[in-house]
Amino acid sequence: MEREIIDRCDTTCIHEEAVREARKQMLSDETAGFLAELFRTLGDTTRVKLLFALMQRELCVCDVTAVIGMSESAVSHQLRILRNQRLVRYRRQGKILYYSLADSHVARLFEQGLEHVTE
Amino acid sequence: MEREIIDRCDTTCIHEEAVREARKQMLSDETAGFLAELFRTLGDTTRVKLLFALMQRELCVCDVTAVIGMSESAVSHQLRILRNQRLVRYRRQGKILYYSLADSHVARLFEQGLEHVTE
DNA sequence: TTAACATATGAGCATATGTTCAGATGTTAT
DNA sequence: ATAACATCTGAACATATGCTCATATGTTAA
Repeated sequence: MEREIIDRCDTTCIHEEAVREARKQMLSDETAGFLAELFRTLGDTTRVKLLFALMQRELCVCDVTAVIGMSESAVSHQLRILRNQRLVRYRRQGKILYYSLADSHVARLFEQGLEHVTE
Repeated sequence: MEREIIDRCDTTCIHEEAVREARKQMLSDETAGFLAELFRTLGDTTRVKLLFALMQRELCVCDVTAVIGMSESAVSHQLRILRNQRLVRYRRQGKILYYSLADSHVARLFEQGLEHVTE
């Protein structure tokens, strides 16, 4: 087990204790993957704008295309991605779908992100 | 100006008022871009693990390769990306570089992200 | 049921991204 | 100065991603 750690390091393992600790506390592949997937979803200018618009009010797809100035198809594709990540939800009223944020996490993530970016 | 908004919508603009408001409050292209870039940087399993390891303690590059089980070259490339985004910093001690988190934003972003992912 | 509208979806294409490989750079010890 | 080590970097390649275009789906009104 410790050998395994050392074997992985092809040169010299400088701080075995730190490495052992870090490995013990490390996120599972699955969790790290989900987290990365979430951030990757937020990592696109179109989706950032889209989410930001929805942060203030609900909008139908047509509205969104007007707000962010993209084709309806592009917006629809992006909305699907956001839906899959459970970042947005929608309600239907007739043939119109109204999208809104699914929870408050996005707002908090944006806050933190903006703090980092603008400092 | 209002015409511009309406022109962009090739079908029917359903909620002109909402669209106008949303456009007024919208992030600038630049800010949205920076924000997206930040999240994109967090949107990779390797980098998530790397940052998570550094969240608890500083590590040298060799340690990191051992912790996350990737080649030294891959780790080095990723560290550069994180450096460029000012997410990590390093101090040199002899030939060894010790990396650590640049600020506390990552930790908060991870918190929020994990909450979303695990709920 | 048919036409019109709002939205969704699949395929295709161009670009972006992550890893590997080979070699470069910078630091310390000899 | 030279060798050894820790880390970095550029090029190359395979995969992932975002947009567009054409078409499909679902809803309402006629």
